[in-house]
Amino acid sequence: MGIQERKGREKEHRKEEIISAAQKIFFEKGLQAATMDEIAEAAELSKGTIYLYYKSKEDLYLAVMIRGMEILAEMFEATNKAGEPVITRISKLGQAYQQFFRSQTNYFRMFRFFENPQFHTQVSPDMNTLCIQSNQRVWKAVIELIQEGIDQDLIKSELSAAETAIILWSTSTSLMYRIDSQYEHWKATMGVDLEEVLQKSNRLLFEAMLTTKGIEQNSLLQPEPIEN
Amino acid sequence: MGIQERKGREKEHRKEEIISAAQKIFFEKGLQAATMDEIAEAAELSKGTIYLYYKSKEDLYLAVMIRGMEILAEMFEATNKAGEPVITRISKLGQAYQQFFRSQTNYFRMFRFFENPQFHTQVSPDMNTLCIQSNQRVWKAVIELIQEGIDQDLIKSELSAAETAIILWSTSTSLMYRIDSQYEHWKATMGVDLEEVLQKSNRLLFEAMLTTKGIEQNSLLQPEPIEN
DNA sequence: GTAACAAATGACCTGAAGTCATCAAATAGG
DNA sequence: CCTATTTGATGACTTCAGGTCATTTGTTAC
Repeated sequence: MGIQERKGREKEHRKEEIISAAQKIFFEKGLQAATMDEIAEAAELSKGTIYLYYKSKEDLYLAVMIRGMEILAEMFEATNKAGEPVITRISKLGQAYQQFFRSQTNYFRMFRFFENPQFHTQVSPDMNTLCIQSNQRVWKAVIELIQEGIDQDLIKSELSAAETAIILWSTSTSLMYRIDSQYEHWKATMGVDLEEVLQKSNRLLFEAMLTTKGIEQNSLLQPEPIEN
Repeated sequence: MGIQERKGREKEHRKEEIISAAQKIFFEKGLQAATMDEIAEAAELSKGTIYLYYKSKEDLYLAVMIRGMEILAEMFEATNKAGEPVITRISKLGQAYQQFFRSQTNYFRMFRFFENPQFHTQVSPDMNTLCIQSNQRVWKAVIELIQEGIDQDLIKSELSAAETAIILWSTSTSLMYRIDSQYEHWKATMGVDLEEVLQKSNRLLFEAMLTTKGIEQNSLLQPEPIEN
């Protein structure tokens, strides 16, 4: 029954079109200010049709966010495939995350909502599962790489790979959020350049987590520090 | 004119009563799910009266959040007044923040909204100013203490006091958010105990930031590590 | 005792999320 | 090819919550 398959494809295609329209509006206005009527208009569909494909505004928001997570996952997986030394790949992963933050800021901002427990109560279980899967794909790339580093005695083993990953991720992410929303405020009131803080914090944590061997290899492979 | 003063006091008192009612509802339901009608009922006032005292739901939310910030600021300032060695006070400040997180979780959760740029667009400039002031009181306590540490050669001076404070704060805060919202998830899917991660991350960062002299004093003053 | 002012009220307005009876199009069957 | 049935799309409508304002109630001043 080729018709069933075609219909399935068309349905997927329609869903993607709706996501694209929603993305445009959400990027422009954010979750709150965006309206389903606007999204429907951007998708050139009626509001009722949107609700045929997505259960709620929040579900649709997450569908857009998942796109962002997939992009990030692909960036991370790409750095892992490059066949370079572990220490270089770790460093490049960090750079990739920063690059994501800068080139895909709109997606990056959406991640914040996924971390808000209040938000999750408004989302369908199905969409939640999809998000978690997508999220795990990102974490998997990070944790596996760090595990390699531990196995090769480049990263200290006092913390597990997952623990190390969480600390690195959390620190970077929260500083990026801050850069995104408060850069000017910190510059003006405290004279602090949050961009520098991010670089310094990365270096500090990186060095605190590397073994002697790791530090050695790092300095060999990266005579020019990243931050300049 | 004693009447003017009494009226002023009564107005302030009324405002506090409204905040208390709002707090109850916001704590129970969160920003989104709480309604102004509920808050009005809890305050035993009509909805119109609430709007006489606060411009919007978001303003009222921030008014409650400021209470939380004042509590935290007082906790921080109290540790600074104790007349103990700097290194002890730094350690106690970290403990105070964790204690705030655990005993005032509802307030802690509200802080998240203050960091959301989307949220700020819905808030009156006046309330925003109040928040920033309150927020700065907290930062002031942290930064001044770290500056003392730098001056006494206990904390490395490669980072400024403000920079050090931001890194410590951001890392702790983001891990606490994660504990609050995803503790079970990490335990179940990765076998990671986020509580331990927080302790380990604090120790790691602390040690990365202390000078040799600082580490020495720390081990002298705190033979029993905090985390056990 | 009453005029002027301030505080409080709740019916009302507005806008947006979400629904559903109705309509249109595609498919299947004769 | 034409009709019956199922699937997809629609937008007027319902509901609900934030915010407003004409009116009422209470307080102060003279």
